[in-house]
Amino acid sequence: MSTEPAFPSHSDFIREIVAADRAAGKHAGRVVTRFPPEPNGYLHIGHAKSICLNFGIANEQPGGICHLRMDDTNPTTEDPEYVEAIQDDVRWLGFEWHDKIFFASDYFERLYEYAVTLIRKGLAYVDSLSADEMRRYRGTLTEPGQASPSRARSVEENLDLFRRMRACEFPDGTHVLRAKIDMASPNINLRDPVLYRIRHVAHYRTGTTWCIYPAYDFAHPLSDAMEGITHSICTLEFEDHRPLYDWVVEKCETPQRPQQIEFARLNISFTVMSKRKLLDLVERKQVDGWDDPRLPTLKGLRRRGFTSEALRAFCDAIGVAKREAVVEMQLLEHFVREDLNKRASRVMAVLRPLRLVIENYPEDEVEQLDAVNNPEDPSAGTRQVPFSRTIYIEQDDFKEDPPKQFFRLAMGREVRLRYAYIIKCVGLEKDPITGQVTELRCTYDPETKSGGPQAQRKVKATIHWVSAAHAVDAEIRLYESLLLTDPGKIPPDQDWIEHLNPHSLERLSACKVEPSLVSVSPGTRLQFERVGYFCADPDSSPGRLVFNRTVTLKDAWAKIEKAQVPR
RNA sequence: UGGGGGAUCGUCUAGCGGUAGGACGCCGGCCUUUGGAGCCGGCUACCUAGGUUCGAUUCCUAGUCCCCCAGCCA
Repeated sequence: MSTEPAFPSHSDFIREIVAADRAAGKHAGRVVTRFPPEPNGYLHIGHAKSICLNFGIANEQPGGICHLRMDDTNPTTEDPEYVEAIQDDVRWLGFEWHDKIFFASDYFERLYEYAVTLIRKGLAYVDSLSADEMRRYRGTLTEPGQASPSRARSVEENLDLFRRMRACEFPDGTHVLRAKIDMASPNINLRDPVLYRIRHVAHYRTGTTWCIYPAYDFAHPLSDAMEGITHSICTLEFEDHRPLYDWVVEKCETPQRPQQIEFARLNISFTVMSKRKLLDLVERKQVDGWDDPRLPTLKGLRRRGFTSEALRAFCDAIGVAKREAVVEMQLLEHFVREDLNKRASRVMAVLRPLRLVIENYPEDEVEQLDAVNNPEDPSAGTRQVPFSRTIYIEQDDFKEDPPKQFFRLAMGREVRLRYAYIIKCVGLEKDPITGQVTELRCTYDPETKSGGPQAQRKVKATIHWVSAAHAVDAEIRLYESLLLTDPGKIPPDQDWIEHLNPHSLERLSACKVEPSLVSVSPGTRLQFERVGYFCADPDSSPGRLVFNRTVTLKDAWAKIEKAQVPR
């Protein structure tokens, strides 16, 4: 599906800069952006914001293009598994990089040459301080740093040492290449930042060709420049690095000078977005893997049933600015509901079944009733749903002692069975030990059949149901927020894992769904009427259906009920 | 206490000297064979104090608060 993403509904400060640059003829009027993930983890919804921004801007500009670049300069954490997953996710989101996929690791040779150039100009030197010593020499936020003894090395010596670093003559940590800028700079990033470090580790793409690897601050601006990136968009924490970014491209005299622009990263309430924390969850087995539907990873959201359209609409709605923000999860949920309301077929499913026998309905009769697939989309057609004497309804739809404003079934009360008849509750059976209601006895009014003479009779509620004899068993997984606390409010001295929501996953294994779902394929998104939106999970097999709840429907009764029982 | 950023409804976000708009949320109502969807109405905001100006959320000054930076991570 190649849905070309729609233009954003609003502009933002970055788009204004881009438009102004274009109008001024800067960069020869070209617009080239890039999305530069490091393949050391899976993409999450925070990345989606960046993807929508970078690809979005490129798509809006005539001739604009957005590169996909793997920022793979650190062999210790990167893996081709992630490269694959990243490409898959960007495509799924609906964006196309055409042939513009790049790898920072492809630039290693050229980056090395740039480093040599810097050394020749006396702007970089090999330092032999240990990491520990280097930290001490760096000074603090309020005190200037001190020059390393290596800072005085001659160009020739630096050239020789750097060549030997490349030749793998030295063990890890013995030398680094540093930019020679200003050890007294109030901006710590300018106190002779490390450009290259020694790592005797095989890189997933370059193998053992290299034992020295360029640092982000060196590789990134040059990669941008070499690719002809015009606008290098990144998050706020790199603001301090901008002078260094500019220094690198200036001193390396690249033919093209990209402009770095920073924006605030996305945060969402009650979930985590940092790679470290996501990895933590996966490794500590708090979740089922990177595609656990509780995770805000693109893989997780997809498995949960989110559509890429909903995600894009969300990214458009949250805007782009420089102020730190935490977006409420409800906004995300709003956009999935909005999208799924239009496209998801309605079906009936009972999550917590309660047996109901219609006493005056013939024992062996089965009727096929017409049901609308999607009231929002007439072209979705209708289907038939079997009805019989014994059905299951939702436990929540009956109350022995109905509170005020409870419109559903109770002793002596009537409700409509969706697409079927109006029934009246005339009796019930209980478990003698627990006192739990185990079965409802009802009567039905044959005149009230959907489309029948008394079909228009008003009752206070319509409930969903599934014929007991025809129902298909299913497991349904309900999800709630991953965290009980907003991540920003967790005291740093506490293990944030302690704040995980113990009810983030609830598995219901005795669910009953209508027979039309018997061979539903994984990934199918449905609305279970009156309950929520669900997505068939890949764990489903012909004999065992599994559904994930994407999001609940808005539930007016739940709100009333909550207000009635103030705790 | 160095440097870099940021402060507008509960939450995001617009506003670019002319008197605060949108979305989510929330609260009412209508409608409804999903207490869904839809429709209608309402709610709440310019960090503070001075100044400039006929007029300041926008400009100036002084504060306050929040975030980021002392990886050979990105």
